[in-house]
Amino acid sequence: MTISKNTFTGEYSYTLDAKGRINIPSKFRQSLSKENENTFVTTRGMDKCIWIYPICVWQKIEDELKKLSAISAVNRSFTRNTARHTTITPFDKQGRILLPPALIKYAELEKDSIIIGMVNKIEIWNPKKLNQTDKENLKLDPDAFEDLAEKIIL
Amino acid sequence: MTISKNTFTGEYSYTLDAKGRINIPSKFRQSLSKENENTFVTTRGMDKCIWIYPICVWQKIEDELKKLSAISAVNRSFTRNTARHTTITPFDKQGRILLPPALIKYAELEKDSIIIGMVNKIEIWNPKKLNQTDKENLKLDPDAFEDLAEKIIL
DNA sequence: TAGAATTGTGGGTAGCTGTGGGTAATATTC
DNA sequence: GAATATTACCCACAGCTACCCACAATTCTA
Repeated sequence: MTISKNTFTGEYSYTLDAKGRINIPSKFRQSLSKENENTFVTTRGMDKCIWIYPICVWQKIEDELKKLSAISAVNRSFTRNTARHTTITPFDKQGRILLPPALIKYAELEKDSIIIGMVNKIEIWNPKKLNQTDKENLKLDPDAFEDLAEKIIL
Repeated sequence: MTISKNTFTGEYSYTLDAKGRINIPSKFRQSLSKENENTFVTTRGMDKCIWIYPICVWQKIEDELKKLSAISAVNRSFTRNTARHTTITPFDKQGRILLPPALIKYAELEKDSIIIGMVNKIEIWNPKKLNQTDKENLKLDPDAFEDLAEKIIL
């Protein structure tokens, strides 16, 4: 068994600089497989955060989107809102990616940011928004969590 | 018959050093199967302690998490809460792993620590917290223990 | 029982990582 | 086409981490 590539875990505190650049934790960069050529895909998260995918993972998602029938208005809306905010972003020699201003605005990022490994993707948060979301999530159905926990955690 | 791999039992007293490193008992390391590549996974315990898994155990959890669609808010929240406290940590030539500061803080670890083999995982405790938890657990429902007795024969 | 090997603990250091800033090339505006 | 803004790329550097070595204590072995 080799440790799986393109898989991210852990929580890190990083700073978004004046130019809109943010460092991707070295561990995450090392986890990237070579085929990704030092490049990530940034897009809107479904929560108030930015989602970052390795390109090869993103490509699979694109394939799924292609399969959705365009007859359904829901599908069209979902595809549009997913695709329109997506940008391909290589990282520089220091390991930073440049975040598009629209995404920074959407996630309301300020200087101090939290980066979370979400297994197949990475999230970037404003710590205040993350806190807020954590609290709101307490209201989600506890039974659903129980079911998941029983299925997944050993 | 040899005792099964990736199985841990016993209680040990070890020291967490100034750099946040702690030794994993040699017996536990020897019990690790080769596929784990000298690597453990650290995460938050459900009690005030740190849980350590062989990486192959975590990989099963990881695979399950990868199957969850991020369209569901419950799935997102569950994945986040599972992944954010989890770090993959190989051990050095001396057999020590580096504990993430956030976990040390969570478990309130100080210099002297207790390491407990919990069959499929390892726990690291601050001895004071362990004592406290032991006492609290005396109050647990005796009927629940009776139920357990029906499932597991000692 | 003496020697050898292993184990747990501490510490030093080279190289890497995260952060800020500069500059030249490119694009945009008037 | 000149002036200005934007972008891509480069360098600097402090702080940290991964890796190495040292050594005492313990366990193993012949």
